[in-house]
Amino acid sequence: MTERLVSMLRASDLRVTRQRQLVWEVLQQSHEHLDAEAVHTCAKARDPNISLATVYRTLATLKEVGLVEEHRLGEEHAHFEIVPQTPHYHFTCQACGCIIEFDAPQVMQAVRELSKREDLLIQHVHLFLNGLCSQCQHQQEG
Amino acid sequence: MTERLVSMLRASDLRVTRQRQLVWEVLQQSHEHLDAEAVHTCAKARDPNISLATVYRTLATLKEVGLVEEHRLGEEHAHFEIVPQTPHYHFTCQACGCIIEFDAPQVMQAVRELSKREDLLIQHVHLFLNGLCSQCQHQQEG
DNA sequence: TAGCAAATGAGAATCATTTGCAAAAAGGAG
DNA sequence: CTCCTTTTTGCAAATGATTCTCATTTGCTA
Repeated sequence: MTERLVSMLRASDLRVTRQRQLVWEVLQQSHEHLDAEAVHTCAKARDPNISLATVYRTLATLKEVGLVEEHRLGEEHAHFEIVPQTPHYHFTCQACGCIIEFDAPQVMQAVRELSKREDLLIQHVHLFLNGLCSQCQHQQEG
Repeated sequence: MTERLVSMLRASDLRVTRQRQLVWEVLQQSHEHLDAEAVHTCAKARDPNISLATVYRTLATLKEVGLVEEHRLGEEHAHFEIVPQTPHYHFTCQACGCIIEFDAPQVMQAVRELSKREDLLIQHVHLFLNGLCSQCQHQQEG
């Protein structure tokens, strides 16, 4: 599990620290999309001394190394997840905040066409939808 | 030009103020994607007293009323633009920061399929790509 | 035109994130 | 295993973006 982390860090001449492993494990064990604060909270359960600054630094590092993705799902703060095998996108319900992940091959196809047409090197593709989920649509009371 | 603003504000029982008109005109006259600071700067050229807080408030209002869209193009701060007739998406170059707008009908098609399959009410669709634009790819020097 | 609620300006406050710096820890060499 | 150099960390202060507070001003309706 942690091999992927170790090899990616080594490949970039970065040290394998307890904190980096911890953040990585937190992200692996949670299949949700955590924000930095939530990662910090989970990490503190196992290392009460880990600081929020380190969490931010680590998330940035993991992102640079290509292990983690950052999403701006609401408007507010960022959420993080381990880079998935198959790319996927996100829908967020504005009422209950639930997140639905989905894939749609047409999107990558469209991106490929654009990238060829405009000669762009595409590094990240973020598709983010919001609106109301099934449940929240059907319970319109206050 | 300003009719659209006036009717939308009236429809929501909001007042038509000098500041709201000014922000609206700034957005119309600039075909770029301005951030709040930039809108403020432009607006101050015509009303030196307009405050940044009012710009933020006005952008939020215009967004609620459906006249303006907010985008998180980089990671940092928000950019705003008048809701376009035809929906479109954004590519940002990580090197030079240029923004390319594009459309791709496949995206809306994919979104429609998802929304039907999962019974979602979709309100906003954000597709955001980043990477390197043609120019920046081909000038790899420091 | 008067009166009231909504909107503004200015600055303080808040939230998320970053940074500076001294102390702690990782990893290579001996 | 220990030493040394360099990277990381923790903490707290700094920053940047955005929001809020509140006294004052301004739209709009009667």
